[in-house]
Amino acid sequence: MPAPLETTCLSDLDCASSSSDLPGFLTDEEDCARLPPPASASGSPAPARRGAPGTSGASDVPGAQDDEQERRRRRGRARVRSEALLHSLRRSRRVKANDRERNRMHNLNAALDALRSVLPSFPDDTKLTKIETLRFAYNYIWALAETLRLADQGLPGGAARERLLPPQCGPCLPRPPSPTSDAESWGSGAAASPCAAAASPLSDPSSPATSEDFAYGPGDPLFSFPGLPKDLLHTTPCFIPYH
DNA sequence: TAGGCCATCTGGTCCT
DNA sequence: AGGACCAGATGGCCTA
Repeated sequence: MPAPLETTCLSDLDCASSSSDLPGFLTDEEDCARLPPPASASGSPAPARRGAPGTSGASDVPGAQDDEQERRRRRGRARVRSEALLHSLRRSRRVKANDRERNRMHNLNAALDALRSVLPSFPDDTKLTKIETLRFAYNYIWALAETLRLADQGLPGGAARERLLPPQCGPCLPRPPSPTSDAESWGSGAAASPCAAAASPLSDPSSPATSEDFAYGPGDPLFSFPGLPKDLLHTTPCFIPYH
C-alpha cells in the first residue's frame, strides 16, 4: 500500500529526496509485517532495517501454511515496492517538469523585460504589466510603422493625418489592426467606431476616461512615443485600445 | 477587504 | 519516451 508515501510526500522536495534513496526502499508497512511488536513505543528505526529480504526466520518454521503465508507476504512486499517505485518515478518526472516549466516562464519573463526595456520608459518608472507590455508594444510598433509609411509618402504630419482620418472620426487615427480575431480582448467590441472611446476624454478633460475606454489618455507618459509626429500623438487615444 | 497581478504547480496535449 | 507548450488552480503580495 503506497499510503505512507502519499501522506508523507507533501512537497516536491520531500518526494524528490525520498526518491533518491529508493534502492534501499522499505516501507513502514514492511517493517511492521516483518518485525515483532516493539518492546517499547520509542523503538529506534535502525533495528527495523536489519536483515536482508528472504533471511527472515520464517523459513525454519515447518509447514505448508507458513510457506503460503510467507509467499503472500513476499508478493505483498513486491507490490508495495513496485507501486512505490512507480510513484516516485512519477514524482521525480513531475519535479523535473516543474523545474523546466519554471525555467520556461523565467525565460518568458526575461523576454518580456527585454521588450519593456526597448519601449518608451516612464518618468515614474512604472513597470508595465505583462498584458500592458504586449499591448503597448503592439501599438508602438504600429505607430512606428505608420510613421515610416508617412515618411515614405513624404507627407507632412497634418496632411498625412488628413489622409488617415476616417470621415466619421474627429481627432482620431484608425485603430491598429487586431493581431487576432479576438476583438473582445483588444477592446474593439465596444467601439465599432474607433473614436467612440476617445471622444469623451478629448473633449472633456475633467472627465477622465475609465479603463474601459482606454488605458492611457493625453498627458499620460504612454503618449510619448519617440519619433512620432507631434500632431499624431494627440490622436493616440484611438489606437491604445484596452480591454 | 476585494480585485489585480504574479509565480508556481499540475495534468493534458502535441511534437520530436 | 521525454520535452515543450498550454491552461486551470492556488496562494501570496500589493493597492485602492
